[in-house]
Amino acid sequence: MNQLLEKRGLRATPHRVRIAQKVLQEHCHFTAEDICGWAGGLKKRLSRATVYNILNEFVAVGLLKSFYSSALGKTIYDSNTENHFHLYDTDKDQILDVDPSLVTVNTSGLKGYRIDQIEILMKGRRR
Amino acid sequence: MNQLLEKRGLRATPHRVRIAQKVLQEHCHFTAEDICGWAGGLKKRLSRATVYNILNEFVAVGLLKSFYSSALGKTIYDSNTENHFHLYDTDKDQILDVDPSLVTVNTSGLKGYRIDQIEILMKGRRR
DNA sequence: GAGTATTTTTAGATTCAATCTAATATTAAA
DNA sequence: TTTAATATTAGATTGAATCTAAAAATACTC
Repeated sequence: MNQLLEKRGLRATPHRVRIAQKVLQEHCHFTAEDICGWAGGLKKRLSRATVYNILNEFVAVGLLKSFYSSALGKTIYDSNTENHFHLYDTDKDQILDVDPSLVTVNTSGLKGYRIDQIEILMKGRRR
Repeated sequence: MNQLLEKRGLRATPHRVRIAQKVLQEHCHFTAEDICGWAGGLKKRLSRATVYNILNEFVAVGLLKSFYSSALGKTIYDSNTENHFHLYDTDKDQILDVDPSLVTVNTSGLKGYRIDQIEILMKGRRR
């Protein structure tokens, strides 16, 4: 975990390591408040500013992605940094990752523009 | 304009008519603050609460759509209520409508889910 | 019409996520 | 050490959006 951080140019401070362990071990979606509210097994709670600082650093160096969820009204951090799309399960009120291989998008009709990025949010539910 | 509102069950009050004229005549993107800041040729300026009330009523009855733009950090109201996608022109810092016929999406790989809605935001620029 | 009920509009307060500030603490470098 | 650079912090601030409770406008009944 320390090398992971340092490889990206971030000093492996206790706070950063702690959050990284919580958040980078497996793919998950979470909010900044989730981390603020999480004691993390330490005596002192992380300050809100620290949480936002660290999460946004992680985003800047590519350890996290973030996006704003209209449904939830806040920024969601996503430890899946691979290219993928999102499916909001309206039944479970939960955001799921969708492998891009399951969805094909063809933008070749869009002449005159160079598309750099495509964000797709689907809404649906189990059938 | 009055019938348009009443057909949707909204009384054609002067404020609603005024905003409808500003906003529903042709396809456009705008924020609530755009409307608040707009005098509208009237003596008294619209209160912020009224603007939000009316815009959200318009959304509720299908006269407008709205979506949150992460790039701009606020809710965008869209008088194009047809199914369409969005292209954020990173050069011009502007959101453009994309006719859905220009983009094909195939979600048939997503087995086990019924997709009710697809939102696509592309980022790009003129080539 | 007058009187009453309902709907709209309002200014200002409030909320809430997120950022900023400026001081303190920690770590690194000389 | 001493000094310089980086992290962390509590609390203030911002800004979009909503809420509140009162005033204004409109519709409805007799």
